[in-house]
Amino acid sequence: MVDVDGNFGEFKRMATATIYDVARRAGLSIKTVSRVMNREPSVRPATRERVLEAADALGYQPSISARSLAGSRSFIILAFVDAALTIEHWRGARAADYLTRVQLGATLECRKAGYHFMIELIDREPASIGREVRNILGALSPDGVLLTPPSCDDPTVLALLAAASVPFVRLGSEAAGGGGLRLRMDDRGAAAAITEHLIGLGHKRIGLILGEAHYGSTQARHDGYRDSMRRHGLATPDDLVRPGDFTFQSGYQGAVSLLAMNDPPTAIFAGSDDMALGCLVAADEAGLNVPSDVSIAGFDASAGSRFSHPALTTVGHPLDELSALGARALISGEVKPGEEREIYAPYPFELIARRSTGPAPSIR
Amino acid sequence: MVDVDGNFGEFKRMATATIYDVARRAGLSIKTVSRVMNREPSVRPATRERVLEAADALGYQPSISARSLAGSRSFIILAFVDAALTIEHWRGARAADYLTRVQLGATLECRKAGYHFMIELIDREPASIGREVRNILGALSPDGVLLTPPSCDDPTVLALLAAASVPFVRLGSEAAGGGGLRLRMDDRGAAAAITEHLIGLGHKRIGLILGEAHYGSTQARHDGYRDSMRRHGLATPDDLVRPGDFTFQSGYQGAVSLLAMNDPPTAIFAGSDDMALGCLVAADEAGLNVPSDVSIAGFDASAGSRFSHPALTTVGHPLDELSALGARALISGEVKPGEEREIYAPYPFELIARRSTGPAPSIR
DNA sequence: GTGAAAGCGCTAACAC
DNA sequence: GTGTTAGCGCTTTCAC
Repeated sequence: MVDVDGNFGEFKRMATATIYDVARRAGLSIKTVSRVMNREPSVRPATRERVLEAADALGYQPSISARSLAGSRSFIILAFVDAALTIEHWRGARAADYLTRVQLGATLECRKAGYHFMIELIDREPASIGREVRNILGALSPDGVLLTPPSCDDPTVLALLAAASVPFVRLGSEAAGGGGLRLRMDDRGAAAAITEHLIGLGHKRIGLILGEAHYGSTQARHDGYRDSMRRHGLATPDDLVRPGDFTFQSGYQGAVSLLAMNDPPTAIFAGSDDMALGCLVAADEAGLNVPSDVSIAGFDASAGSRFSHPALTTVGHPLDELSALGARALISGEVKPGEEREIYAPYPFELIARRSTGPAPSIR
Repeated sequence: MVDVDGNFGEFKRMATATIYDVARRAGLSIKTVSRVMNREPSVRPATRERVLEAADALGYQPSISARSLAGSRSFIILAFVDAALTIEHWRGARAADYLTRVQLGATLECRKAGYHFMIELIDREPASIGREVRNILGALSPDGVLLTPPSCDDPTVLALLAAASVPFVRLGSEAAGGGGLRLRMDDRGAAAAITEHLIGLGHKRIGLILGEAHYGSTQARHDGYRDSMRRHGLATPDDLVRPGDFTFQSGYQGAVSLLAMNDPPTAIFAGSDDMALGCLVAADEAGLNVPSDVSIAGFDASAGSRFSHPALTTVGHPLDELSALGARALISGEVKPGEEREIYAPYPFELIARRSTGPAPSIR
């Protein structure tokens, strides 16, 4: 099917073609070949054609190592993610959604541009994080780094990246200062919109289950919830707000404790769809019907939210788009290393009202 | 917190230390430093100590590009995954589990050994797959490649890998021939065990929902199901076996069609937990109780299977362990490039009986 | 046990 | 518009 010399058995290493092979075959210098491969303008069309032909015939592909060593680009974009958090999420697939979507957006964008995307786990310990980041940067010399919470706000990481002159994008960071391009959605506004939706349905006691405390978005969603409640003169006593960590289990536990109250809320807003899915199960176990007894709303518009029973009211989080945007910015060189100014890129959000929310029981 | 020269503003590129810097500081030649970094034996302990000290003081990390260019190792392990399939799975997170677990095992193993793991998407088209694989190999020159279905059985991919002399591991391949190290679980035996479990509960009409046809494991699980049914003299008419693709949706559809039969099965064995989750919803919508009206069993022991309602009877798939094993074999050099012989590594499986399966209705 | 020199495949700076 | 030369930071080969 494909012409590869060497059948198994008498095995021979197929030497990969180098820039010299292409130059020889085209009857040109290696510099010209280099120019063509890098799409530099000053090459006559006919010459370019000859080079392309030779390269194609030889199946030539510039070596990333050589380019990276000689030049300024490595064609590698990295994502720094928290090791413990990521391993935990990967193990319990329920909350793996976040990184998966980051990976989706960045991988496709890199692939389009001939770049390669790679995930690097880094420990949270202040003692080791510096050495780790330095090692990774030294070993891979990436052209750009995508940072996710909580690493996106780690001063050591930010300082090392700046010192190494590596451009970076901070996904979901709420903390100004520290440089880089900050990309995030309007979590506060979106949370307010969800709360508003519930209030519009007649709910007055609305419970909130928070996400992982390390994420800036958790605070922002909390703020959005309070904004909206206050606007309508509704109370937000502390026992209506429960801790969580974005996982199904934490959502389940939060809902169990909320529904066990003497005066339980008639609606629960969970800071992630995974947690909302946990709420659904807790409500079911408590013998409560969703939405006639209690309304449940999530956050993220994850794939699972469409298939739950009932389908979840939620708000879309364009994480893959943000990630793609970030990768593109890194590749295009639009994010300057050591850039001082912060670019805040809000993104429109979309409220998706589905079956899991309905009129408050009292006015039914 | 960390000493990085250059505050923002008057920005200065922090030059990364090279092997020369270390050699100079230690008062030795670069060759000696190289020997220490590569753990070569012939270095006096005292000398080794001096090098290590200097390297540490300078925060020195050998450049992967330079090592890869000069030597024979690149410290990079790649996974080739089908582009269309992966993008689809990443989009609809319900079936993203497979790659996530491969990533978990391989990433951790590579990290331990100072290697880097990277996912490369490749198209399934015969026309482009050759060029793509060749380009990736030429650009990255990985030390080893992990292959997942369906790429693990693509003759073009296998031939190119062999020709380029890159060692590879085939995850979940049922097809002998083609070289490399083949790693998979005993899908056939596991499927037979699940079927056996259902038969033991008194079920006689047992429906099967198949996985993605491109996966060798799908055929193997189908075989295991038939093995067990035949052994007990039970019929397996074609309409008891429905197509699927590992996703929640396809499981839902399969169950809907199965339960709508004139003589519906009293138990359904789904080829993946995600599909079994879909079956649960379909049963619920049909007004059927699980397990008293119909039993549902899955496959994979995914994280979600523990939290469903009721919890799923399933069989564990040590995908992350297989992936880790594969990565380790690649790193250690235990998998020789161009190796002719196949190593078949079965793995013990574990049947996890939970609440979603129970006695057949007739004998209750 | 240690070191000097060559060269991996490419880009950068500067010719022409 | 195109070619020449000198490295990039390492490993390799071969001396010592």
